[in-house]
Amino acid sequence: MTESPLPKFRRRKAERPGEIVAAALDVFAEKGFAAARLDEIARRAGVSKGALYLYFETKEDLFRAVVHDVVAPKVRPVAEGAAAMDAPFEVVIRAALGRLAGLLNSDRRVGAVAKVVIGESRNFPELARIWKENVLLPGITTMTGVIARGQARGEVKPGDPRLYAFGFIGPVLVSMLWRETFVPVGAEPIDVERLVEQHLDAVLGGLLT
Amino acid sequence: MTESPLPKFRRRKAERPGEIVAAALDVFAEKGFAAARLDEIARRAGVSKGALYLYFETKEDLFRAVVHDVVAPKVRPVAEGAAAMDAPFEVVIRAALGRLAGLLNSDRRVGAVAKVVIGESRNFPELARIWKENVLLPGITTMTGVIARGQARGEVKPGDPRLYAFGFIGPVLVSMLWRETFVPVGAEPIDVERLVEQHLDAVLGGLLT
DNA sequence: GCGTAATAACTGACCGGTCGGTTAGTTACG
DNA sequence: CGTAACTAACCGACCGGTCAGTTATTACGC
Repeated sequence: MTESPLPKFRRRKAERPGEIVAAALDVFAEKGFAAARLDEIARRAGVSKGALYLYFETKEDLFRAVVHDVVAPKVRPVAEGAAAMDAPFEVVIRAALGRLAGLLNSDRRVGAVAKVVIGESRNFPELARIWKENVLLPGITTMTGVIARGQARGEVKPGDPRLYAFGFIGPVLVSMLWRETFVPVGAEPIDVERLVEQHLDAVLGGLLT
Repeated sequence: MTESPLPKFRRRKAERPGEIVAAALDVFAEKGFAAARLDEIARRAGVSKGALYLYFETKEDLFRAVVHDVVAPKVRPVAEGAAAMDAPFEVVIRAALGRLAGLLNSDRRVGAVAKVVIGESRNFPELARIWKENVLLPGITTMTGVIARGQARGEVKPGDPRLYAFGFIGPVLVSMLWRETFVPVGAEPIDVERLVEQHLDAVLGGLLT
């Protein structure tokens, strides 16, 4: 017999954090925060539970890394891309909501983690804070700016831009919550693309000057 | 010494279930489903944990009673009241959304339990089923009927009434989630009444024929 | 090159505390 | 008294976090 060529583990300091964060995103999206098991995250990342604590202080710290390193980089470009467009308001807002719907369709884990934040923020306020700072405020601020710019150009009726922003994105978010929460127990699915189109036709018909 | 005149407990078979359900609503609204402790529900209801199991089979069974006996009776009249109105569509929809906003403002536990359902449905699908059947389907069905009636009367543009329903209630629900989730960690509050007014002005301006 | 000592990445068993649900026994009350 | 409402102690399973020990890898002496 030659020596056993099968090491029990490898030392891969550089790759571990990314792999752990990726596994954590999957498990948090599937189970929520409290119900996510660190043993399972470790198993999926191919390490032992103890190794998690070499790279992250606590479970909340790991969640912060998930939002900061993976979720936020997916969401931010949606709003920023719209803000950077130099086009009539109607074109910009249609692009923005279309991209948002596309993102929520292409990676269901984003919506799933949003659900987690909503559902567990009372027991873990830190989750709400993390989400607010990394995802929500950048998105809302940019969106509000786009609407205000439309008003300054005389394209959009007067009114609180922030409330208009809720009017635009509310139905999209609710349709995502519907899909994640009630479709699995038999509710009729919603066609988000059509919802966005019909909603914008309705709102813009009344909102544009 | 005479005999101790202070009984350790009273036998109150008729009142117990209602008191337990009321306590359970409070605790579920505060902590969520998984994190709600049966000991605490029992304590607030003035009984021992064992007594809970004289009236309810499991924790999920208790949650079902909360939704069926307390939450649904608060929500159903909102939609049904609107459906029963014989008035122009604009009046009916304004009344419906106004009452919904009023309900969510007057008893925050309703919104809090909705959050619980959203956040924990993946781990406890039964919660979603209970909410869907007791709250959601009655509400959506009635709402869709109101919109379809408006279309039949020629007051509302053509289009899928169900998608319009999401367009109407989406912003209200999102503002409730915002209040429950992010205002406690420092986000700017929203004036729901104004949101409803401004949103309806915008949508109806484009939606009415 | 080649053994070997030093280092740190990593493992896995373990602990204290928690909680849904059970049940043996106690008490109110007709 | 009889009985059923009620209590309180209990159980088994679970899990975040810890840490003593193991092993891959590197540094170094020769």
